[in-house]
Amino acid sequence: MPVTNQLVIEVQERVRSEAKRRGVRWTNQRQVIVEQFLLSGEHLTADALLARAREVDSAIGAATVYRTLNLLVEIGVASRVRLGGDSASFEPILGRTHHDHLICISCGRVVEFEDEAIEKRQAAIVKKHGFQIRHHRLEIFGVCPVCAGG
Amino acid sequence: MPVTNQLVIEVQERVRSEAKRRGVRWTNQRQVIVEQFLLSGEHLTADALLARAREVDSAIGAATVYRTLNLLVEIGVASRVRLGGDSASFEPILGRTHHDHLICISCGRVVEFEDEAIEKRQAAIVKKHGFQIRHHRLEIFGVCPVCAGG
DNA sequence: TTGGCTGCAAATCTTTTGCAGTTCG
DNA sequence: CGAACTGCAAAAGATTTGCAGCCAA
Repeated sequence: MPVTNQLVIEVQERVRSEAKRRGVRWTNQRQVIVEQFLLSGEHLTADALLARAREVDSAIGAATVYRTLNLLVEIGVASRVRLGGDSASFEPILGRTHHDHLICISCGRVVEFEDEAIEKRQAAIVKKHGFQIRHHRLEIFGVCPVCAGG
Repeated sequence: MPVTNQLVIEVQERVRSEAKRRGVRWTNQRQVIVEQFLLSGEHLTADALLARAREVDSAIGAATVYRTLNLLVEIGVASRVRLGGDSASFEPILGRTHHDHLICISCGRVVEFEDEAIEKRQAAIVKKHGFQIRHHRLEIFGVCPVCAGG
């Protein structure tokens, strides 16, 4: 699922204007971090993002990455997901539709999938309980064909 | 959803025999922790379980609770769930059918639900990708009627 | 007896925060 | 200029681990 430059630029723009609207400053570090985050196009941990960002600007600190990620989540451009391990992963919400995760408990490989039927059932359940849905997280754990295959 | 003593005893027995099979010792601390865990019948954090266990035996240490919970998860009698915050929650898998969670992001209330249709779709998706499913976790976040209601 | 447990405290690990200096607007 | 940001290091919080003594089998 390659991310086009066009899309990245678009989202960058959106983040930037939203930041301005909130009186949040646009620093060079944030530029680098957001850019690397969007370009990755995949779910990645704060630590992995820090590594990527440091390839561009080696002085960037971990705290700044965390602060920026939290900002992105708040703005609604990133989402935090739990993919098993101890640390959270983040992923860009570009123009992509919502998707869930299928995780191999042996090798850690993550397959993304979408399912309209599940989304619909969820909506129905939430309605039944009178909730207003915000977001959800579906993670299926199992063994992938490679790890299982004899 | 009250938990009957009968059920607790049954599960205790199962845990105990499984422990024996694995050459795992059955100590008094484990007895207390497992008992309190099963009696709670609800999802609770390691910390909450520690508190409960200490009401029975005030000398029990946090590490023992963690070690026991991990053991229970391994044996397949408990499952670890993420209900938002920083810490994991655990819940007993008794004779109960699998269920998922609907979580209020305002007050933290957790509603459990089951949905046959979702389970079926999941099975289909997993099969399509050639995975062998082990378990899954579906958490829906939203605002409950009480918090939303004017 | 003896290897697996236990509690404690120290160690890890991820994420947040305080602070003094820096920089965007 | 001044408030918001940054990196660093320390703090915080959850969970794990090392160790010396303890105890179930």
